[in-house]
Amino acid sequence: MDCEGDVQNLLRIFKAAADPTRLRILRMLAVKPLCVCEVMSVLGMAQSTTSKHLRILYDAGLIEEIPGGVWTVYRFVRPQTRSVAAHLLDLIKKAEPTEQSKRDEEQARGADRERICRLRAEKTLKRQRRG
Amino acid sequence: MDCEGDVQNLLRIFKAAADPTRLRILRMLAVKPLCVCEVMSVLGMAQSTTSKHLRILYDAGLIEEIPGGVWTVYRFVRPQTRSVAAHLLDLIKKAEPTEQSKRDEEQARGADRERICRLRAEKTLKRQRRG
DNA sequence: TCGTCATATCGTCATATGACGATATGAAAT
DNA sequence: ATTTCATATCGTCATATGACGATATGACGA
Repeated sequence: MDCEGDVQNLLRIFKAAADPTRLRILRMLAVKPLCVCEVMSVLGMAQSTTSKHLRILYDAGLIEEIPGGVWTVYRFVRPQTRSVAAHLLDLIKKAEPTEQSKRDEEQARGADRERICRLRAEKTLKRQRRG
Repeated sequence: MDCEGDVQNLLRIFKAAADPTRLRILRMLAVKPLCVCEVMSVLGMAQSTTSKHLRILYDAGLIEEIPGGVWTVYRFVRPQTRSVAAHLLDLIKKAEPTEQSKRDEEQARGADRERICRLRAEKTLKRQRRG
């Protein structure tokens, strides 16, 4: 992960940003830092899928992990340096939202990790009783 | 191609930039405007492949066509507005070159469309005599 | 008008990517 | 220690993408 501004890294960053789901995630994180279960909930996708996308964004250096206690929270990298990531995130934040984006952002704002995980735990329980 | 700064367009731009071959092309065009046969020659790829990549970059609004006479020349869009494209091209130009990039840029600098097309015509002739 | 040239598009194929469910990991609580 | 929880990774599958050669297009010259 050396040489933040070289062509290889640029490519990794563009690839990370060039996916509709990951753009959704980045715009959600522009609202506030979120844990995996919150992102998952807003996307309406599987936990494994969500986790993988977050990892790709992380590997590209666009977001960072805060491993605080129970939940792993993800947020935009600090725009400390005038890095490629910082410029890119700036562009993403400034883009006109689609209807999808608007819904995502509202859901992100109101996301409540405790409630999300409680609901999910209940579902899992029911499935286990059946199976 | 409305609303240059919306999320949809951003996605199209990122997708266009998120390919190693297209990054190579963009950096070549940073050296000077080039026609399809010159780009093809530097890439060492088929003409159809080259043309398709240029079209993708064009559709994303990153490069423009100058349909002058025999050869269609492509170049970076004029950075007239502080557009997404302008920012992106700026990042691409500033990135540290790889070995590949360096070779590409040198070849681009010395590209001679007349010679390239003459050589290609000769090859085609030979093949036709054989077939 | 009929080639000839550069470029664009089409059809096909192999690989890359993103979705999922199942399972592994790792930390906190019992 | 064992269970429980959130998250990460694995294996599989369908679709997307990028490569090619063959062919269509469109403009300039003979």
